[in-house]
Amino acid sequence: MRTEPDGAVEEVGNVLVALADPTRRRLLDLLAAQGAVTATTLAGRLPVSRQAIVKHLAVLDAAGLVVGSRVGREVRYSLRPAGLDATTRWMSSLAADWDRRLAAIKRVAEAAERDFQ
Amino acid sequence: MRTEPDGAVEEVGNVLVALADPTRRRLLDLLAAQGAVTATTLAGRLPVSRQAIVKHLAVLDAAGLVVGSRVGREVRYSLRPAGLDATTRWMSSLAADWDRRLAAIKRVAEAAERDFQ
DNA sequence: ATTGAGTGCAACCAGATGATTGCACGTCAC
DNA sequence: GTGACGTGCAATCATCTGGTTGCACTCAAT
Repeated sequence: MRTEPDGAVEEVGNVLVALADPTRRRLLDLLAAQGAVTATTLAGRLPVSRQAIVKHLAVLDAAGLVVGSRVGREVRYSLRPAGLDATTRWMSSLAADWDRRLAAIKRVAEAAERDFQ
Repeated sequence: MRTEPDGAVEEVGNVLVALADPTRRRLLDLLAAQGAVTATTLAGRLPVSRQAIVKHLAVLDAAGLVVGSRVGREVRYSLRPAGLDATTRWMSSLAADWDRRLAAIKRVAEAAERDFQ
């Protein structure tokens, strides 16, 4: 059974990779707090170079978590809340699935114990 | 404001790192499907060596997503559904937070536009 | 027109990571 | 006890990744 559109698996993978790095999570926090900000500004708030920030933003962009829009000579980045949706849903259904299976296994185990006695 | 117990941030980080790798996700799928399975068995289902599987299982274990229990000479691994809880909650509240902030920004923008005209 | 700020590109580097192989150590079965 | 199977440990390897620096380019402002 497939409930997600094609490519959703890859999309989720990209988001998980993006969120796996602590610097990128801090970056997202900063963007959540400050709105539309430039890479140079962000570099001022974190102990890494602007270029490192730019690379991280590229990863976040590839994951659909962030967009940059040009304003004159600068590029302002902001969050794309919808980018989290598919992954949040994936994780929730994963948890539900595990619980379901664990319950099934428990039932089987209890049934086996009953037969055994 | 802190709503999670201490160490929750690190815990979430571990889970995200664990889930970021596609082979580890496949491993979790196999465990969900087959229940308590040995590393050697899992190596038979995936195109990687047993040692690679063992390392992946170690990462999943460190993230609290999996436990192994010794049965004679073999070690059977199974899912730990609770390992997902904190991270699922983290992600949901992150999404909620983003939506909240985006709504606030939108309100400010509309107010500014009103003042402008 | 020149200056300065912000961006984009490329090369480079060290350490992490995913994966392999080889071998030694328990443990079950015959 | 001997052999076979499963595990654990260690060394090794190629690649990925997070980070740096240097330089060229664009655009705004004086």
